[in-house]
Amino acid sequence: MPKQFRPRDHEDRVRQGWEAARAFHADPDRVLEGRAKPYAILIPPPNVTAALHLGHALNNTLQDVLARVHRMKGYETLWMPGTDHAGIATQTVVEKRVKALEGKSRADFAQDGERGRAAFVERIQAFKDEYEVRITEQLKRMGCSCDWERQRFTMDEVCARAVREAFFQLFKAGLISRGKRLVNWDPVTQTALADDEVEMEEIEGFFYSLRYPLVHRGSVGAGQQSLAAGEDAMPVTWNELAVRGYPGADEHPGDAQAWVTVATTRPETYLGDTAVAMNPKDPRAKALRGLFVELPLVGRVIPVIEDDYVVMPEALGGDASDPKAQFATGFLKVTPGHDPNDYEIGRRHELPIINIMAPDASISDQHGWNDVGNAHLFVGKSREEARMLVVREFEARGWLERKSPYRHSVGHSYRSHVPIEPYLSDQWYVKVTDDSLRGAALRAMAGEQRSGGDAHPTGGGVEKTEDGLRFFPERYAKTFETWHENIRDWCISRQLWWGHRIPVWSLRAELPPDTLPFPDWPDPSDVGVSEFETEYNERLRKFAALIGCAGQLYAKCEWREGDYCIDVCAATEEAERVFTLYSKPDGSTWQLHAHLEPDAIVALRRIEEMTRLNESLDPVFSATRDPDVLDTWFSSALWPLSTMGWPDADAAANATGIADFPSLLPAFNPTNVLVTGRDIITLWVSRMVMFNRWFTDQQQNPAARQGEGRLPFHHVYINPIIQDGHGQRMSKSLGNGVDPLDIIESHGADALRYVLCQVATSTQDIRLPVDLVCPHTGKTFSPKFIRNSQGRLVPAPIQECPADPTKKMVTAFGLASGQVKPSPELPLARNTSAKFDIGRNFATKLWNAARFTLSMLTEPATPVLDPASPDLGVADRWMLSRLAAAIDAVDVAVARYEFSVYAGQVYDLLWRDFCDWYLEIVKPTAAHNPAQRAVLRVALDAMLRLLHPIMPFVTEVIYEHIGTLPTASVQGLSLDAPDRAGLLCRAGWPRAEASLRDQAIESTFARMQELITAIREVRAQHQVHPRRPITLHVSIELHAELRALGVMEMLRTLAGVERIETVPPAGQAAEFTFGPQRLAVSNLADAIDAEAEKSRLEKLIADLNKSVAALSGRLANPGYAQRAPAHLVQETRDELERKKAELAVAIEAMEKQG
RNA sequence: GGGCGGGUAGCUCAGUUGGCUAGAGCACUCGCUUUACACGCGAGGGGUCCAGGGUUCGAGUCCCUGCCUGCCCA
Repeated sequence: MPKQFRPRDHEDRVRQGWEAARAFHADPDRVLEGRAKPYAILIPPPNVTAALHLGHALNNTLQDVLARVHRMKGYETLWMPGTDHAGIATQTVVEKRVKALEGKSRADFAQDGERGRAAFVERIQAFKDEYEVRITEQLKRMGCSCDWERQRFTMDEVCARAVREAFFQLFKAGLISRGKRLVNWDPVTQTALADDEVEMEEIEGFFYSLRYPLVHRGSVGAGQQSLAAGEDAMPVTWNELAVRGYPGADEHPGDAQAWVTVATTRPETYLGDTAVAMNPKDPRAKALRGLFVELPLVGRVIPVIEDDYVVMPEALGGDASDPKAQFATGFLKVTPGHDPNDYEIGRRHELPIINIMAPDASISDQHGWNDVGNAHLFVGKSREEARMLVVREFEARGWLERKSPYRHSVGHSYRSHVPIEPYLSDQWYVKVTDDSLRGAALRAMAGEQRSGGDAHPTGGGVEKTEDGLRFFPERYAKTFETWHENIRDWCISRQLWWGHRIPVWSLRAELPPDTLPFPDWPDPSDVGVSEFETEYNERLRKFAALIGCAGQLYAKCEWREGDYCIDVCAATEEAERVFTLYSKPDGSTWQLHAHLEPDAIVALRRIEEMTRLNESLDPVFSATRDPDVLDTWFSSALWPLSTMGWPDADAAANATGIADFPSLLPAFNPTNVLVTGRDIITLWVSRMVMFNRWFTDQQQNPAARQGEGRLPFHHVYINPIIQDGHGQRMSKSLGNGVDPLDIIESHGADALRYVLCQVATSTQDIRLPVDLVCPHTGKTFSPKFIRNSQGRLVPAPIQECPADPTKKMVTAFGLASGQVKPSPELPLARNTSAKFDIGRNFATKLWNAARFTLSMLTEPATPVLDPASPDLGVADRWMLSRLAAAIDAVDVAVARYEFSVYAGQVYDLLWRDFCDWYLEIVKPTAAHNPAQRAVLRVALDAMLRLLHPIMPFVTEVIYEHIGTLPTASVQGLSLDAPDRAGLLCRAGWPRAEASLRDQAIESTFARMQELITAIREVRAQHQVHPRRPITLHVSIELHAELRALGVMEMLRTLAGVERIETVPPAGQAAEFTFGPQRLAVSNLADAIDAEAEKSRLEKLIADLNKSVAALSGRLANPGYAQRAPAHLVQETRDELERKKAELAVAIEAMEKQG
């Protein structure tokens, strides 16, 4: 073995060995044939948007540890790898890139219609290919034992089929539908976002109080819903209000026009106001009933309405405990088009909805606002500009009553970070509030992790609670539960190009007023629609069967806002081809051009009968496809199913050449555990649970209620979040991230992995102080920190070399903030963390320990060793016992997902027990003791196995050397040989029988450790040279005991005790106690250092005095002796006696010193 | 505003159902080129366990209040 372990010399070769042996390839058929138990993990697919960061390294290291442990335990282990297309994120990144490289924006591509879209998607595809390779490479370099042959991508053919089928089934079940609703609109990326893609941020804004003049409505406009232009509206005066009994009206000039004051943080939305609301209990309500206000400049006359939602001011009887009551004026401007609450009020009062903005959130009269009046000056302005202008105009007219600073939280896009605009648009929704989704997810939880107050009771014992979904650490179960209790319908359409396109083709036409599709139908009510739909689908069904797409087409029909709509969903690409049956070659008439069997043509005509009622309608199958794509999480939600070939594993097998695809789902779903971050509980975990259960409910049990199918995984382990040394999230903009590849380069993959496991405790997030590598010296140092504009602690942009202050460097923050650019004089300093040294040191320690152990194993060892053999000494028995204890502790830690405990156990076993004690003890004896060599042999072997899941590379390399030795075994310790290519990663997990544990030996050995430490302490106090042999003076009894235990050699080796005598020292000596025994060491040096001895004794006496006082104090407490458990009281008494004896010895020794 | 964490040595963290004088690594001090390892070995110093109150024979641990801090949700 080389003297030094250099990771880079081995890592590639080891990895190639694993791959050549297909060591990580899982065989589902072994599971189905009952030859092995399954263990499966699905990778949370990393986004193809960027390279992996340290958080990914942690997440994947922990998964790999689990996978490797279980593989060694004999489970058929599948770790399924893959990547996620990450719609909005990837598209945004590529848009920026294309803009920079080609100078073209997405709008430029959009001008070429579908072709431009395809060209743009091609560029994203290329980007994806590049990053997918990069991510895969990173995972491999970390040592991830994924089944690489099965790698998937959320948009590949296999996954796409799952998305199609899932959408189709939900669509058919009525759980996916289209609706015009207020969505969270991101005006920069110009797409809708789901609720959980919106981040609330506190901002410093203003509360503006605006006055709206009161009027009587004029003659124009009959119904309350229509809005009148302002010309003939008549002002309402304060006098009139006084007459109507308006409280306080007489405080205003009587013949002046009266007003009401509304308060808002967004004055510009007044352009879209369609009412002013007040609480019906407001004492002013009666006087204002039937009156209107006229919106300044716009001139729109809108009603004053009454709604319970409006908060009354505290002065007028509002709820004093509601903080809003202190700000409230009692009047609420209602803008249904741009505020979710106002939207609800609008629905209750059937108010018109006016959209005053373009998709980029600039004020626009082109998107549903057509009574601009004198408000032209705002058109074309951004939200922010318009806000300033509106305030200025109100102020100029005296309509601005007040402007006060106001801190409030505003939703921001998680992607573009601009404020979300509530925006009215057509979107697709999944009705996750349905009991078969939300309710089923809640019922899936393990019983004891659920809280009380059960609104979704478990039904019919479909699932036993002990099989339920379980969270580690368990506190996260609550996050999952409350999320589902408060869930709202899930908006799944995104106005993007990168993603799974919604498989719906639509026909839309305006019906002439008062016409009905079938004259004999009473009304275009729901009944009528559903009858139409049933008939339509019946005809569609026949047609689909005739063209070989049975069951793959389904239509939803509805009348909306006077439009006549048919949405047809195609479950497969084959079925999708029907939408190209027609062409319009001359631009006027649709023609059927495709070849169809006569029966199919007849069936097609039957469908057309129902869609050609109106001449403006195109033939049904020339309908236009929905332009939107699905939310990325929709395909992620299917990951447990899609990666295993659902819904058509044979097709997946054909497409990929992976013949055993059909066995995957039956063998590995549900998987064992999902390892992910806590922010993903809502975004992903929830949706996987809902979908996996919903889509497997029939396979689970034909009698199961809807949505009560299988879980996607039994356990969810939430890994901690890595933060920098100041508790801040690592991010590119703060320049405080550490690149895992840098650490692999500088410390090795094993070191990276070890440290990530070691810091993964279950209680806290991980603080990893970030250091810099000086590019001039290569040394690591802690940088100087400054606060950035947001008050975050970041490394100063420029740092000095600690060794030479004239040399400077640029930090990642300096680069990211654009303040400095690296140059030859100012090189970029890489981020690192001194924490990773722990892992590197540990790997080195293992390497050296193994090298040394192997050097002692050149002679054969006892082939089959009985641990009770008389050839074994105390230390040997002790080592075996410690090993067995560590195996148990590691097994428990792994089962509890306590990675830090696991790392700590193997650290102590190798470093403290094996290296510090055992190796030192056997150094002089192993050469002529074959039994001891057997212990060395199995201990090293077992430790390599225990360490392998955390540090796979270094252990695999060492194992190659162990493999050349003749085998040795110890009874009670199972170390099964590798089942493939002699690889450690395929070797058996160590199993120790309880008989290997020996409590008596462990406590005896602990006593010897104490004795040795006591002697070493005296030596150190007296500055005795480490190699100077000394003499130990003990009682006859202790001497006999030491001899019986056979530890004389150990004392020589570890404490430098050359002679042991039973007579007191003749000359100068240092006395000390060992339990109740009085011992001394002599021959320390030519002369004893009296001062050193004195100060040692002083400290000892002080310590002992403290102990005696504490112990006797406890015993003096009357309650203690009476109430504490008897054995504890006895222990205290014994302890006190010991301490008193030691004290006496120390005092006597002190007196001798004079 | 609601929920969940955290506050223990200079730093990063352990501390199981309350029970020996509260532990580890790094950093620090002293000694050691001891034939595996200086990325090492041996020894040592360093802690009002955030504050206040309570329960208890006994509280870092349980309860209450407050302060600081992080995350999630509204």
